[in-house]
Amino acid sequence: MNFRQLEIMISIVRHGSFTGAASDLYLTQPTISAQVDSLEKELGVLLFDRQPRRTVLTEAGRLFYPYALDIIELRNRACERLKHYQETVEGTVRVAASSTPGNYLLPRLIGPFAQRFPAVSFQVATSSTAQVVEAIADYRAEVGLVGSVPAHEQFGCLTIGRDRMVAIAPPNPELADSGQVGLRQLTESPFIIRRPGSATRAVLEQALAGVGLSIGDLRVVLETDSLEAVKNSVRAGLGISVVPELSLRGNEGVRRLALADLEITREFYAVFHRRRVFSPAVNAFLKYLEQEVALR
Amino acid sequence: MNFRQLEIMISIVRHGSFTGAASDLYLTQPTISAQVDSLEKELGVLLFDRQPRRTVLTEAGRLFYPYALDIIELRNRACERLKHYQETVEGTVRVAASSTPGNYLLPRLIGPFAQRFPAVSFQVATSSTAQVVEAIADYRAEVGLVGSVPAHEQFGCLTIGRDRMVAIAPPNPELADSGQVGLRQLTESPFIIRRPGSATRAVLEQALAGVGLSIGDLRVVLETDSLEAVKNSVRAGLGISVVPELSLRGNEGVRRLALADLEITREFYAVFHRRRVFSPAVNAFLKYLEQEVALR
DNA sequence: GGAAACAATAGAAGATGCCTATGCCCCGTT
DNA sequence: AACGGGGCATAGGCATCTTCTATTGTTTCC
Repeated sequence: MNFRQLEIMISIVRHGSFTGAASDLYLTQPTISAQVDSLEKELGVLLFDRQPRRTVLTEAGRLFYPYALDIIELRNRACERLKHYQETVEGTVRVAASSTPGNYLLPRLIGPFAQRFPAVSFQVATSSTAQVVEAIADYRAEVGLVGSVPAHEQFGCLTIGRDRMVAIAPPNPELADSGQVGLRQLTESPFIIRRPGSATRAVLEQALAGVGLSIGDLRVVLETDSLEAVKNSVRAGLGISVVPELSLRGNEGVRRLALADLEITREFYAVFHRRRVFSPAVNAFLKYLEQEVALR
Repeated sequence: MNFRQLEIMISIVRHGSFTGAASDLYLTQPTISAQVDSLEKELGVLLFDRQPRRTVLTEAGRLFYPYALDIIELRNRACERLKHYQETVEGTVRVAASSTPGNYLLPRLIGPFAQRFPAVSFQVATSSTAQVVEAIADYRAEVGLVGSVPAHEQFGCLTIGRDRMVAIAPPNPELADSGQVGLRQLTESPFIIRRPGSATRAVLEQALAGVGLSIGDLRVVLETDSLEAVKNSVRAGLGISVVPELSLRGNEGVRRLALADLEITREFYAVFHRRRVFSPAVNAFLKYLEQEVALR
């Protein structure tokens, strides 16, 4: 049994003759005969009663006919569904992001994209960089936003943003009143810091190591998960901190100071499975990132 | 797209690999690759994501997969339905019969058949011989029971019964008291007759013509559609009549008399479309008629 | 570095689909 | 009664498709 045979059967029923079906389907009458024969032989029943002057369904044919209609209908719907799928950019893009790019970078990226593709929605899961990479590897997300390039060759990678770390201090100039923060203030002022595991903290540690310092040299008064909590604590006068400039939209009620002896910049990357087959929505988003966001 | 490709797709999903599907379907792995390739090319989307160590559906594949399942399921059900159809003798046999065979012969025929094939039911339409033949020709009935052989070559024909016409008279021997009815009583006694169009009447007319008589020579006191009415009228003493012996099950409250100068016998026939394709139920009934009922 | 697992590719043999040409049958016409 | 036309079946040939074997390429695991 094949689809062509079912189409032939349907056309015969509609036209009432083999000859009519042949011209309808741009086939010859012997082809129709052969296909019907073959189908009847396979099914073990006669489907058509070849009377002179008219060809009608047998009882078995009447039994089989609705199945033929349904099967062809289903096939056509399946094709339509796939055609629609590849022609329309819609659906969900699952993004796994570490906290800084997820919270501060992604929202700005989604805006212009969403305007062009309003039918695409995003699901964002914020987690550590390692978990982001794992989510990409395990197909739990299509796009990952992280602050470091994953080592593995299987991942594609786009640089989608650059950020500088800045020092922030409480609004009253009790601490760090010079418009910049030097290494001295950094080690002597009360310091608020993210907890280990965050990329922000890792970057800071790395930069400190570059000038011969470590976290142990800081006067840490608060260690917290949340970057927002860091900023709020600084605003409340608890101490100073070093945060991604990206996370400071307005003045946030803190004084923003340059880091005098330390230039800490980092890049953010969109990572994705290099060989994975993506939906049109994901492809559109990656293309957007590559063509209109990516640096270099 | 063909059924084989859908089966291959389903098997790949179930086994998680091309190789697994190949051994499952008794094909080789290159065949699987080629078929998947061909299907993907036709649909214009990739259905499988060939990752090392695992082959999984793409989003498009997940969209298409339920259709594939449904189509295969539907095809299997269609085959099952036809297999069941041809293996089981059940359903309806539509019989068109003229009145005598329909009323008196058919019930005896159906009995033994129904015992063997309890799932077969009968729909009987009683009408004139001409209408019976028309019903067979127009596929409104599969089997016709008539008292004369239809001329056309397209009809098959089985002799399924033989009948003699007998005279009947009222129980009181006022009329026809001799145990037989001669031509004299036939023309002189009050006579009850079926209306024109019935085969019983046609046979009678033909027999009378054979001895140089016609209906006009009879003293007709009642002309009726119904053979039962004829018999009831005779029982009531209205007159005598000539009826098929077949229609007299018991004594019916009338005296059954031989026809002295007239031997009227006739045969009943089952007719059917010679080239029509019948259901197993009809085939079984025709076979039964041919092998266990038919004369000669 | 090598073996194992899995998919892709190449080339050949067989099956299938479709064609043209022709035959058969029934029916209506002359 | 012979003829012609409509409709399906049959026969033979060609192109395509399907499937095979053999091999290559890639990734992963030991």
